[in-house]
Amino acid sequence: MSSQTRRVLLADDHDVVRRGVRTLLQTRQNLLIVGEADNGRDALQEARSTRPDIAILDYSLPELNGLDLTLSLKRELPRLEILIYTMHDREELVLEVLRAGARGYVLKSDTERHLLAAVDALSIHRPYFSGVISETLLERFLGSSSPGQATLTHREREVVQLIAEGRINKEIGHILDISVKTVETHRAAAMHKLKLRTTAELVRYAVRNNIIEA
Amino acid sequence: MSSQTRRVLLADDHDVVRRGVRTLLQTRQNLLIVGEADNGRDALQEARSTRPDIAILDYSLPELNGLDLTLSLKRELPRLEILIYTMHDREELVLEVLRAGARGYVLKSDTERHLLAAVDALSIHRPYFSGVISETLLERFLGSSSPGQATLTHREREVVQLIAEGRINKEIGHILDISVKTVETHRAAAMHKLKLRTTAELVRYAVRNNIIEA
DNA sequence: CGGGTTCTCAGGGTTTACCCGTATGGCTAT
DNA sequence: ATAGCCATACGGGTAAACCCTGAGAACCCG
Repeated sequence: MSSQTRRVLLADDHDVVRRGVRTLLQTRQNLLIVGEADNGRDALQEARSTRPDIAILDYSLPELNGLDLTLSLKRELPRLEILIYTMHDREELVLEVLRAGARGYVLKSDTERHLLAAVDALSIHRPYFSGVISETLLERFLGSSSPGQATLTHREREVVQLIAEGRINKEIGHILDISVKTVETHRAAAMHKLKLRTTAELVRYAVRNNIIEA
Repeated sequence: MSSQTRRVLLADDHDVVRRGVRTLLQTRQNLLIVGEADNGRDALQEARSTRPDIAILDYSLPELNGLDLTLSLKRELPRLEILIYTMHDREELVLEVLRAGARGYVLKSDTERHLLAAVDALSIHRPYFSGVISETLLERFLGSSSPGQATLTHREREVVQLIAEGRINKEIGHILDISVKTVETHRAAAMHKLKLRTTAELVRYAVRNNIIEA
């Protein structure tokens, strides 16, 4: 067993959950939390500066959700091991994040033991899935490849999420550091792909597809 | 300020959340956790045997949810102060638990400060609601007893629904046979009452409050 | 009857969204 | 390599939404 210290990044928008995970991980000498964030975008920044070995990510993160965050992290830091820690046990969610590059999936309703076990597994670059996640799921993931319906690009999904979270284009441009015009492009592209006409329909799409919660 | 020790019961089905709350409350000398439970039925049993002053309850508890648990607890232990600690900010949920006898409501997305402040408030038998819970809500609860959630007028609700369904103002005016200006008036009035800024937020409100489905 | 509320509409200015076109860099299939 | 596709990024002009103010008509209620 490698006793080398593992650097952990923790992203969850609930203060108390972060506190819980933090104190739990502190019971292990070989784990060090090097960064925390309460939203997806800050988490990405933290990852860039702290270079963690393992990232524990909530799925429902503001500004940049766990899925898109996983994609971004994997692109920039391919060696980073990502553990999704969420209350959602919907299968398509699991498949999505696995495809995005996550290697662990633990439910918040699981015992603390599972979270520690998952971190241990990722420490030695092994995947981990808590009991509720069926093993057949992994097989299905390795087998099938159908992504489903119209797929938005990374940028489009980001913009859609921010819109659905109640941001106006100007704010989105500021957050993403692009011009309002570019935001409009992505917004229009997404709506065209999804055959939507109004902002309201876009928000409902985002809710239905778990890009945000209602 | 009463510095008497308060006995706290903690019920949440997520181990890590309990850990977080536990360590948070441990920072206060006058708070003592006398019981924990990961489901509603155990929580009721714990309350019977430990006689806490304050109960911190998750809403989504297995076996006996936060609402029914609140009802049972209040019936058996009328002096017990109940704090609902949940991630759900749906308005009708708040009203339900308030009617059931809870005197505090804090969201997990709020800062830890809110949780401590709520416990402090309940310690001296004062109600507490975290910021996201609109102030109008309490007024509405204390004032009227209408179970219908909104102070929105008929017309405003109609307009909100049509907006959420994806109609633009011009279409709404045509459907309701009123001018676009009138539609704007109702829309603005509703958004002002609900303290919403964008169409997206309005749609999410409509979904949360079952005015439409996502 | 006076007072409150709701529903209706308008003017006029500001802001935002929408539609059209354009451009660059990266990837890929021939 | 080169032509093509596509994600990304902007600009200009027009339509729509937003903001603020005011105001008349219908209604209920004490």
